[in-house]
Amino acid sequence: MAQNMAHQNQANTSSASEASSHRSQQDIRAQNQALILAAAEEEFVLQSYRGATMQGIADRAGLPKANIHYYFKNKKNLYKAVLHSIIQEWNEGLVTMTVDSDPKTVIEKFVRTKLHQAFANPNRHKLFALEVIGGAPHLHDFMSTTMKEWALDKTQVMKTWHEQGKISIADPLQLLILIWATTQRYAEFETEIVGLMEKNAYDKQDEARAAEFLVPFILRGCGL
Amino acid sequence: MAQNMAHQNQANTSSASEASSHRSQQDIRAQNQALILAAAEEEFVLQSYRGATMQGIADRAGLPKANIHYYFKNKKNLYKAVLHSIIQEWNEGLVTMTVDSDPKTVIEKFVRTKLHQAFANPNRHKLFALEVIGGAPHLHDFMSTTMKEWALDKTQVMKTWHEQGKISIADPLQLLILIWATTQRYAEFETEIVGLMEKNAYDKQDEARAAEFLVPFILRGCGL
DNA sequence: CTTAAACCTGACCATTTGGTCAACTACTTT
DNA sequence: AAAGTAGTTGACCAAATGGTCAGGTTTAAG
Repeated sequence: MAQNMAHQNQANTSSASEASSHRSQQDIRAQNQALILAAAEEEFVLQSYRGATMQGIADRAGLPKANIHYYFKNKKNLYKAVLHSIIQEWNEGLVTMTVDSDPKTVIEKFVRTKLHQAFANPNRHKLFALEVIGGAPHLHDFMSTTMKEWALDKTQVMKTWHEQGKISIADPLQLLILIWATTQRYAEFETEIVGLMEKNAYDKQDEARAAEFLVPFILRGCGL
Repeated sequence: MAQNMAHQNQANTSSASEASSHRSQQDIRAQNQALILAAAEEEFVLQSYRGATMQGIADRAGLPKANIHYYFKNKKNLYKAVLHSIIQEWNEGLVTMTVDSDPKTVIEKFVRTKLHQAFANPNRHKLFALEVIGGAPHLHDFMSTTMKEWALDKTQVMKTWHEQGKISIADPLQLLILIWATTQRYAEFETEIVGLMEKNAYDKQDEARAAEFLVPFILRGCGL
């Protein structure tokens, strides 16, 4: 594939690399790590952890295999790094939800945000799903701390909403599961859904079409 | 693990094996194949295709590795056999749905059936999901024929319902996706959901709890 | 009882693959 | 410009793993 022109990806993060023929070492690190992480993410999704090979990742990144090991001690390490970047994204863009929020507004926003993430980055969702399906051996920490706390907080809020008669959902965890399931599905089962739509890939309108269906459906389901 | 007492599984399919110390060859074939398929299913789910090893499957089945190869030519062959048995189950227990059916009844039945399958056989759903997420390389045939035809038929029916004003869903494929997503989710994301519920495994009531939430929610979403 | 067919399995092999390393080049610092 | 640090890479290795096979045992048929 693309051999050695692969370096000119990623916008430079740190010092501006002039148009001269050499790059600062900070740039080199940042760029190569990003390059490898992207390649690894794709390879891990396509082949799953054990199926992905360091050689395959190296080829995809346009770097020699030994160079991958220079930046990431070993395969597991690289895999964890990829997962870490996924979790990072997960933590961002989380809708704030308090007892005083308007349920309808918040839920709609939440669904749209999740849906947008799913369409914007299907691979990350696929990888996350692969992990969970396989028993989440590398995500136990995250799931039993960050995610659980987040879920507990949100279900607590929704429970209060229910007591205040603002929402007809008595079991908020189930609702959370449903929203995750319905939004992330478009990423995880991309292959199936695209196939059923008789296409080769999603087009620009598919996210909107999904939102158009999902948002009113879920609000109706919640009695809003 | 269980070494050589593993043979006494599966009810005998063909000729009644008497209580004598030897089994008929038909029994041997049927029993061992079932044993291997079950072991393989578990191993493939836990480790995914590439991660699963023939040795691991053999150990799980309590048979020497060479014996696995005696019954299944190779790994891919065994994997396909497992997938085949999954598809088989998929084809069974499909709710009939015609233009004259009552939408509310049919949809409720459909959701409950899918949900029950999910709780009854999570591993099969996980394996199916792993395949689809990985691009469904071994399921293209099934998905582009059987499944697509089934989906087309059902969406057609629902479209007619909509034209007759029986249902407020204009885009039936989206509904199908939602129902699959919400029901299968309990199987695929067992680890996550069980974790959020602060348990180690589902208990008997969890399926009912999910149904209690899902059925009314979806019917409400459909305007029924 | 003899022959044939099906089943069983330890030992073996070729390939794949994660990981190492020493020599080399390119930046950076003083 | 010299010395030090960071990045690069081909060649190599040990372990894991899918698959084979010859010789054995058990069940079935004649």
